[in-house]
Amino acid sequence: MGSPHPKKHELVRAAVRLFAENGFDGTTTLRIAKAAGVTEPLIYYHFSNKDGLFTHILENAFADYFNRLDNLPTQTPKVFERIEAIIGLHMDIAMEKPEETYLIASTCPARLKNGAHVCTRLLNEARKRIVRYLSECIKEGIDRGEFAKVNIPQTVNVLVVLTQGILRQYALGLDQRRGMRKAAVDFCRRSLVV
Amino acid sequence: MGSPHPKKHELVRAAVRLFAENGFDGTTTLRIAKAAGVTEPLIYYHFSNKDGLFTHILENAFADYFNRLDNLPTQTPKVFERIEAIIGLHMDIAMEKPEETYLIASTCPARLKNGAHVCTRLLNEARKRIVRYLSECIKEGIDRGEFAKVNIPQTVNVLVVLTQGILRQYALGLDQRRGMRKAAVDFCRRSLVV
Amino acid sequence: MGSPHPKKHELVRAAVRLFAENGFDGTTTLRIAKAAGVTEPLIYYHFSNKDGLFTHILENAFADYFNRLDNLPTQTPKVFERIEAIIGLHMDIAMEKPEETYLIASTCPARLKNGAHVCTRLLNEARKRIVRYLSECIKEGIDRGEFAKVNIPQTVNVLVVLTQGILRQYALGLDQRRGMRKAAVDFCRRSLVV
Amino acid sequence: MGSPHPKKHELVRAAVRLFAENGFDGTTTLRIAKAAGVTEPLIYYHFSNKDGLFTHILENAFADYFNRLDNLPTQTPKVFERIEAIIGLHMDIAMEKPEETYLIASTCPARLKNGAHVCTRLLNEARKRIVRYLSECIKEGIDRGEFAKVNIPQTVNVLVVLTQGILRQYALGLDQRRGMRKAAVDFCRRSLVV
DNA sequence: CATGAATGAGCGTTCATTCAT
DNA sequence: AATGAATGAACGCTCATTCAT
Repeated sequence: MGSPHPKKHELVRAAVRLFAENGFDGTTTLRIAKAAGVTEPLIYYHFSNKDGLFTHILENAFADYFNRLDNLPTQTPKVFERIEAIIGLHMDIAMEKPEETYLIASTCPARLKNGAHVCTRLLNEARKRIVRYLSECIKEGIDRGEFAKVNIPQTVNVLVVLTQGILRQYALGLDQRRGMRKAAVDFCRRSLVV
Repeated sequence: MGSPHPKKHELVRAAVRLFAENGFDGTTTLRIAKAAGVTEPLIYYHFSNKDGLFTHILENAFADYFNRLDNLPTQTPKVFERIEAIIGLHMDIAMEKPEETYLIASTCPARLKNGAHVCTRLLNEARKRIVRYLSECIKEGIDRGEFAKVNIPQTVNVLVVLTQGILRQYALGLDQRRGMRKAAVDFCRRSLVV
Repeated sequence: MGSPHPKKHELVRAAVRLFAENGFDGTTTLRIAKAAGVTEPLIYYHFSNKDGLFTHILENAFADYFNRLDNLPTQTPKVFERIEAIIGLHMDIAMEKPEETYLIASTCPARLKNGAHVCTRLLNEARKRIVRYLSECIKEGIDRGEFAKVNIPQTVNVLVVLTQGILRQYALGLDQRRGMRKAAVDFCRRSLVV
Repeated sequence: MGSPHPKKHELVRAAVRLFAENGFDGTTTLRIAKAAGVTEPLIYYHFSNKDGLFTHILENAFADYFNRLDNLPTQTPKVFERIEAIIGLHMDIAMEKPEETYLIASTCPARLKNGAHVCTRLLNEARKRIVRYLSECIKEGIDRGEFAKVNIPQTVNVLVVLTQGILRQYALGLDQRRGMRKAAVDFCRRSLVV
């Protein structure tokens, strides 16, 4: 029993790696095909075009991401555990799917001015879910007296920057990642928990 | 008396804008020339090639950045003021030179796997200076009893992520920036200051 | 009992229409297959290749044309009736098989420099038969004293141009066709009949 | 003193010949460039694209054609001389510019279903002028008592078919052209002049 | 009889770059 | 300082065709 479309799968694997390493415009369809051990036209047999292949990859990566975001805990003894969870989630993803994460971190920024682009659409969707989750967490933490009485939207904003910054840092491998999880969690705990 | 090379300046201005909007690979020399009101060969008269023009722009932008980083205060009544200063510096840059900042945020990530690239070199240099500055701040803050006794390198790491994340957020215009400065500063103060 | 090769027939029907509308080079095998509701390889099952399909269509169309040409009347009270007959034959064909006629009128001209091409071969064959028929008509018309004493080969030449020009005009739908038949017949009658 | 754009001119010359011989779709830009002794990109330097080159050629050819049509005599002792003139004009063009004429005869038919195409536009324009000229001729011929009392629009129609058929015949070199002029003129004279 | 998967060859087009002027 | 003309290399993509099933 093999995978149903072995060559298609090879194409996607090669494309993820090359797009991540060289960006969308910096990756040619010929290089993708060669790296996958197939010929160029096969890309167009399985996908509408180069953009279609890119979109396919991105949507697959985000589908998993969205799924995980939706399954974050909403009932925990301590509210801060949920903050820990969402920070940890981002680190997990960066370690489990380094290439997809790198791909998003490296190719999407250049597309954000194009509001209709997949990158923009998916990143906005992700941000919306993160903001919703964090807002509820912080509100509940304050209500319960577990968190300091901070300005909710602004603090959420800072946490989003931190969360996504960590993802980028991990993906781009910008520096030592050892202890990053604990450091981030501690930093936030000291800032939030009374 | 006007600028010495008016057309060269036009070229750089056009290139900054176009590189920022469409990325390096997404910007053609022809479009740059047209936007600058000159012809393509002039690019090669003033710069070695397309890469040289890009490098010129990046180095100019970073020269100013480095200069500001080097002039951050090292003596302040409260150490936390220095943390405020470096956070503020990044926001100031993003507002004063939005196109250069956007350019860096959007085109550099796709080049970071190439260790020899200007982007990589300059970003690493910037990070080194930020890390050095923050390390000394936090060390002094702890020594003076102003900051909690945190793990220095790890906390610096978190602060770098936060600082650069804010820069990106501002540049890419990802969301409302109102109150961001205060929110970030407050978040850090609560986490650091005892 | 239905047709023996229903899908083959569908292929031919689709090909006739598409070749007529878009020319040979402007029609892809994929579009033919899709229009016929089958897949591309079936074309190669039923025909040697794209050229073979085209040739098949052309030969079929011409077989009917040749047949009609061979059955033109050779004994009529008035010789001019035969001229009327051949003019009428061309108009009938253009109306009965508009797509085949259009196909020939639109795709063959671009192939006539290639003496070995089916188009050239079939068109030459048709012209030969028309010339033979008309030559005999005019000769007999003159002998009988029904026609003016015109130069036979040259007059035949003019009639061929007229006959085929009418076919083209009808097929390409270049203008109003109402009254064309009568006009052409009258024009010729006045010119030929004493 | 040479031509202002020698290589551009070579491109056009090569394109006229190749388009005429192989049709638009059957001619590749590479073959045009090679036949002109230049490289492919030069086509795109001088013209917008392959279509632009084709259009340029067609418009040039028709400009001359229109010019000649507009300069046909409108005052002649005998009206039939004007019929002779327009028949002769078409034969002259076919002999002076055989390649342009062949090009039009071979590539345009396949485009006539596309009402917006240059071919359609120019051919319709030409036909309009021919119809206008012939209509006036025949009307005047009848009024003067020089021509038989024929139905004007229908007779014009037949003459258009004949005129353009002759052009095609000449261009495509379909048969012996010797005596064609005299034959056509005689045929028409007998049919029209009382 | 019919298809899904795959390919070699080639196409129209663009790009960064050069060179004579 | 600046340009018009030109090119080598490559790119995204399509096409007719094949082959195992």
